[in-house]
Formats: sequence, structure tokens, C-alpha cells
Amino acid sequence: MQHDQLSSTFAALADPTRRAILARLASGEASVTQLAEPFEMSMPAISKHLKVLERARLITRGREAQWRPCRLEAAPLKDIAEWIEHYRQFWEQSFDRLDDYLRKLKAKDKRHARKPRKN
Amino acid sequence: MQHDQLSSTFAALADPTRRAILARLASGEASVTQLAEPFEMSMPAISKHLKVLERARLITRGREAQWRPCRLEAAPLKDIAEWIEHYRQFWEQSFDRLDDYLRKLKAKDKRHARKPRKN
DNA sequence: TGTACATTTAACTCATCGGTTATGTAACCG
DNA sequence: CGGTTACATAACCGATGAGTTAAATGTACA
Repeated sequence: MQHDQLSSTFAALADPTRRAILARLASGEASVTQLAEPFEMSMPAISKHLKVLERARLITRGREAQWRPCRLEAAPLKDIAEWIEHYRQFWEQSFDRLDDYLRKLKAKDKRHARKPRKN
Repeated sequence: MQHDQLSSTFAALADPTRRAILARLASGEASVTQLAEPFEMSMPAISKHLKVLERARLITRGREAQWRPCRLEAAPLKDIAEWIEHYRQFWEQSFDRLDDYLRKLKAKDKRHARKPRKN
């Protein structure tokens, strides 16, 4: 993985288990055991995923007796949202072009309505 | 990395070189050599990065004589933007809480204005 | 045809990832 | 004290990632 913040955030998100953990944490703090419960995976595996999320600053961990409650820290997500926002205009115009294309196709179909095509 | 679309998109974005390539492509098609130019990296390395981006559907490639022009395909970015949008409310309320906190700190400062603190 | 250019593929190295089992640590509880 | 609960660390493994150099492919062009 890289050292820069954005890269480690993206890398942390590139795993369905970790995204599921984040989704779970979006509805409130949880202990490691609680987070592990939905997965068919050993605790150390979960522990490692949490460490990745922690190093990406996507979560923080407290201490309460023998539990280490995890909480979501959304700041890196905001950074990603901002990064991706630069491309919004681009993908919107892409879909506009697609619209145009489909509209033209449709018009063509109309003009050639008597000539049914294959497929 | 993973097989699911979202994971491979995130994984593809978890590399500064690849993000730079996308940024370059946002301003128009480019050949592999043109894309490689800003980097101190061998051509095969760039070729591999492009393959990653292609498999993540972030770019497509045409053929024009000996050139293989690359173009940005923003659809996966849109998917990510939608995924992350679910967390928007969360990080906004996080920052609200931060605001609250700072506001309270300020109020406290005011009340204790005659007692300057250390630091 | 031969050569130059653009790009990919092959083969390799080294580090990191995602998982495992086994062991360690720290706090609670009787 | 000893046992249980909650979690982390260590050591290992196979797969993948990111880079390299060297060689192959494909197209243009004299």
C-alpha cells in the first residue's frame, strides 16, 4: 500500500469485509466480537481488518474494561467524496452523451421503422 | 484484488500513479506513451497500471494504427460516489458535533476569561 | 523488405495482503 | 489465587501487487 492518506483510504475500502464493518459502525459503536459476529472468519482476521481501518483513520478505538469499542470516523470518507467530486461533471456529461446516443438511435429506428433489423 | 466491482474500483484507485492517469484522462484521450511521460517508470509498469484500470472499467482502449488511445469511463466512479453518499449524513453530523464541541469550548473560555490557561 | 516506433507479454524479484493456528496479555469475576 | 472473557501478537502460508529487464508483437513507412 502507499503512504499517502487517499491511497490508504481507498485500499482500506477495497475489501468487502471492511466495508461491511464500516456499514455496521455507521449505526453505532461496537466491540470487536460484535463486529466479528457476521463473518465466518477468525478473530485475528477481524483484528487485522480493524487495524487496516484504524491506520486509514476510518475508525478509532476506545477502551472499556476488556472491550475495545470501535467507532466510525468519517473524515477520510469525506476526503474521498471530495476527490471524486472532481469527476462528477465528467460522468454526468458521459451519461448525457449516452442519452444523446440513445435518442439518436431511437430517431433512426423511427425513420427505418419499415425495415426491421436482425437481433 | 476482489471479484466484486466496487472492490476492484477501490483497489484501482488506491494508487497515486493510477489516480494521476485518470486525472490526465479527464481532460481527454491519450496514448500510452503520453500517459507514461510524467512518470519515472518503465513502459511495462504503465501498461500494467492501465490494465488494472481497464479491468476495473475505469478506462477503455481503442486502436488507431500503432496507438492504443485510452479514455476515461466514469461509471465506476459514479458507483463509488453513490456508495459513499450513504455516509454523507454521518460525516456531516460528525462535523456538527465538532462544531458543537468547539462552540462549547469557546463558551467555556468566555466564562473563564479571567483565568488564562497554560499552553 | 527492413527498420523504427508503440505497446504488450514473459519471466523474474520483492513486498504486502488476507487468511490461518498457536500463543500472549489484560481485565473481570468467583 | 485461578479461570474466563476479550482481544492482540507472532509466525507462517499462498496469492497478488508493483516494479524491473528482455523479448515479442503489430503497425507505419522508406
